[in-house]
Amino acid sequence: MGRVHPCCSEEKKVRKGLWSPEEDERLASHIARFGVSCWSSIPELAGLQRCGKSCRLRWMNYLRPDLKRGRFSQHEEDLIIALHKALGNSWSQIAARLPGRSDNEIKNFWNARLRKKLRQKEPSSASSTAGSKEPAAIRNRPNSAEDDDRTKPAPSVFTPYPFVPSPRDHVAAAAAAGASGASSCDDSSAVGSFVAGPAMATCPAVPADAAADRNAAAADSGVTPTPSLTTSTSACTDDARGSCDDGFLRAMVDDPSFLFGDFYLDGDGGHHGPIMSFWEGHAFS
DNA sequence: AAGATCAGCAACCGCCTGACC
DNA sequence: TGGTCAGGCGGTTGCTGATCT
Repeated sequence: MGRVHPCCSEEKKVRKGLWSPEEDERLASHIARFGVSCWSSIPELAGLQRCGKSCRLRWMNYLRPDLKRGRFSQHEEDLIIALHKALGNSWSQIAARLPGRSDNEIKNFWNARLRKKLRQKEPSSASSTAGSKEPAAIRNRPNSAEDDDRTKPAPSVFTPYPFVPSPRDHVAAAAAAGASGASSCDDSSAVGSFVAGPAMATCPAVPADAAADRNAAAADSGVTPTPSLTTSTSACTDDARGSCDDGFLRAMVDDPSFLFGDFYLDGDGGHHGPIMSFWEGHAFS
């Protein structure tokens, strides 16, 4: 309890605070070349004066090549609200269902914007002027996501990020499906193997055109292309996007067991793609 | 122009869990 | 079977830049 990690102890001189570009470069190139086998050994191997936890955090939240960064789209925002309603503060589980977003990013987004937003929508304050009560500092902000999310398209570059269940997801999924899943060892290796691509084998179905884009992008970066799976259990079309999302989100919130499955936003930052459970994904791989 | 305020974000901290011995 | 270790997670803090007064 509260044990200090050996790698973070005072005895070893470890740097703290913001990462320098050089440190980023060292870490990224090391992981690109060797992957991740053991975080605690990475600082030494990469020539960094950081603790393993810090390296992991930096990689997961910032350096990972599949992070899309940039503003959250309206659909992502809706999804986060729905998922939070169903899952609570399980940021990692929410992040697992939002490709290209880290749990930290989602957590920050929630704490900074959505919680406030939802509070404003509550009956007491919803009485009319929640918006007008907002400080001018917020109202006038030109880059207010409130405006941008609806007008700006989400980042067009989107590298596929397969849903790699966390150990806790495995437990939950196994409990729900009565199946034996991959061990947690697979998870740790998945982080490192992401660069090389094998984890893609568990990637669920994606729309054919999106898959083609992703594969092209993957080919550019030398990553093994995602297997093209076109099976879809969603009847959603671009035309029916709005109503489809409504029903989709409602179903998701109404039926928490639904969340043991998986779903994706497509690469255009738009609507969700097909739904396919992690286990189905395994069946296809 | 300068200080105050605020939002966004990166990173740290403490704790929990599973694997290993 | 219990202890130790490492990975992972959620909560929180502190810094930075933008905006307002």
